[in-house]
Amino acid sequence: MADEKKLPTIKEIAKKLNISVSTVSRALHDHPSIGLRTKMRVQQLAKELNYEPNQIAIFFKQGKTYAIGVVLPSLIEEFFSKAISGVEDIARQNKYHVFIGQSHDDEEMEKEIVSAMKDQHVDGLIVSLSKQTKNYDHFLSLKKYNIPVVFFDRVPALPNVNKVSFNMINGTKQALEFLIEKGHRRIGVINGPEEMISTKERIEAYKQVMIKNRIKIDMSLIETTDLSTASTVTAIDKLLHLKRRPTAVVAINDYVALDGIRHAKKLKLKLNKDITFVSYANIPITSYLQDPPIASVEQYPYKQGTTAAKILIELMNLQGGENIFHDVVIDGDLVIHSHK
Amino acid sequence: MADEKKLPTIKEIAKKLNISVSTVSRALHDHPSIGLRTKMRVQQLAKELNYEPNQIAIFFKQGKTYAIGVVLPSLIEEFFSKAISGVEDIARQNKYHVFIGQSHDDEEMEKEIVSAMKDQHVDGLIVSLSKQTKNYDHFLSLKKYNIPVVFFDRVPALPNVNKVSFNMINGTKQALEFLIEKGHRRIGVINGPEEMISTKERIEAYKQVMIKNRIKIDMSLIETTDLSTASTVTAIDKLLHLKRRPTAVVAINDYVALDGIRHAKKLKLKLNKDITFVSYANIPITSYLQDPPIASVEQYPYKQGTTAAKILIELMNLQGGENIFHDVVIDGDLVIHSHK
DNA sequence: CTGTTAGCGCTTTCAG
DNA sequence: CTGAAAGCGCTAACAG
Repeated sequence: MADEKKLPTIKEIAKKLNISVSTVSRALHDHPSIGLRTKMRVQQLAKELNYEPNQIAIFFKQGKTYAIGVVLPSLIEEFFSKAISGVEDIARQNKYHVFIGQSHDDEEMEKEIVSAMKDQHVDGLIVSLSKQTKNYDHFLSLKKYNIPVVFFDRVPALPNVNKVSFNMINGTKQALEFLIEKGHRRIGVINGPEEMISTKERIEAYKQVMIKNRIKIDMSLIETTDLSTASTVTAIDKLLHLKRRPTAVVAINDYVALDGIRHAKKLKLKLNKDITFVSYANIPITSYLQDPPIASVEQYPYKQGTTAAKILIELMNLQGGENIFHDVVIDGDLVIHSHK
Repeated sequence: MADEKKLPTIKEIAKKLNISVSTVSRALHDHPSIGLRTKMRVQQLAKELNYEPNQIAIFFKQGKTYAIGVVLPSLIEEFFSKAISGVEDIARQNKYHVFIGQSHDDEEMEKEIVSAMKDQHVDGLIVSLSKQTKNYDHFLSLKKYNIPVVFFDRVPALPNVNKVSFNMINGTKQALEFLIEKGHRRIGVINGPEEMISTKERIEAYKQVMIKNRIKIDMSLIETTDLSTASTVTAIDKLLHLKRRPTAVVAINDYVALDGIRHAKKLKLKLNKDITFVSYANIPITSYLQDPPIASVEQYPYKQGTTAAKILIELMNLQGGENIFHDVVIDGDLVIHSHK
């Protein structure tokens, strides 16, 4: 079928009405200097022809796409999909569209995505770093293109970047205080990869709380995992085989906690008696779990998303010369699931 | 800082080298008819200046964006995020980028997203319908713009559309046969909203299997849920209070099954003894669950994604006149989690 | 092998 | 109030 008609353009409207394209353009935009009569005629005909402006042409002309890119490790983690919803909501309110790219925690992928987004001329970028990323050049070089970047959650260890980060220290302190209040004195930690800032922050918080509560700091209680089950099992196994076993463990996230819990059970430890788990929230269906952690630190992903988006939009609305960097910190809160 | 320099264009390269823009353009594209010497000079200078083609200009010029849009109900469901990974992988192989939009099962949102994507001039669309969507005009009208659409999983009840759908009948039959083989005779179904094709298909499968196994069909064993916990509880409660209670239930998805399981336990029924659950897979962490369904129908989201993407890419490569519609059906398989 | 030129659709000065 | 024309960056048909 000959449905291959070209889309109508202002040029055609102009021709049909025997007026100039500029008049049409202005009429379509309700420009004040256009006579009511012509304006009506134009808008009328535009409607009849189903005219719709060619956005690409407009982007091209204006050098702006009204699109923002979001780069993050994985959509499958609830934390990130909630964060995206936050970004989307703010974006929509401001007439921006959202591009999403998953790095799958691979630095190369991340570079590719950023480059693709730059090619698509997104007006700005919101990023949560891949676990692997050591080098930030692909982000820093965006300055050249006047594409502002706001990081969230997994932010780079750099000054002079815009970021929304989660205050691990605060949440971790709450978690530890909660455990101490329940009488725990030997508290283990399953921490994340060393590159992540949050890993250091947890240690920092740990030390502070222990000192405050006059508990001797024992670094052998702190293990790390690369987040894989195997690595987590190794870590928890070490902890549980210490001469003086911890009675509680703070795990870097729910999945890690679950792996830890499972392994503890395998070792015939009684949950919430021999060993108690607390973690950082990122699991959707805790309520259906057999042995969930008894408490977790809520990290407010939606809020992180909206906050990052608001900052980005502010930046995009700037001329682009300012050298002020936003550094927002979101506090966590301990959510207690069970008082067993 | 005066970092506000404009990006280099072929025009500048041309001027600096005292050659024409077309030569530059051709040299940059390794056009055969350009002298090696000039080609080198151009490419050399381009590198020095950090020249990068303005994609937007190219899109504009070529009327093609190399972007495909994906519209789906929610990213948070693992089913969809896996499907997206499938789409992304195929897209990347074919040099396409992926736009994602979440309808949150709202028809209005869906319309907005589609319209936004059309404005962004995506070259094609992959869609899984919102639960609410009754009217498909916003998709059908895309034909005018030569934007092909491929639906997957939640596909419209229309002829002449491209779709990748899941064969509910097949998977459901397997699930029912599995239960019958285990000796169940009264098998309940918690089905989905009536608008969804899959709902009808489950009933169809149910009837077929019952007839084949000479079991009397009892429609009171079939309840529906809108997928909310409340609605599911109502449904399962009805089933479990039937005069002759079912000994097994097939639930439309894992979440529904979990709600059902919980309610059954509340009613003091012994799981896998008084009542057995089977469902359709969509939960990430079944292995940590206390009482998972004993089997679920795998729906191969990744494969649905790749399949839809492949079809779309084929369609986009066509001139656009063909009236052949792709209708691929993916078969499910029952995955048995436990033999209790 | 290379240059000239038109043009994609739109906005926006600058002139009437 | 309206029109003419330039130009965004790039490609490609046409002409040498």
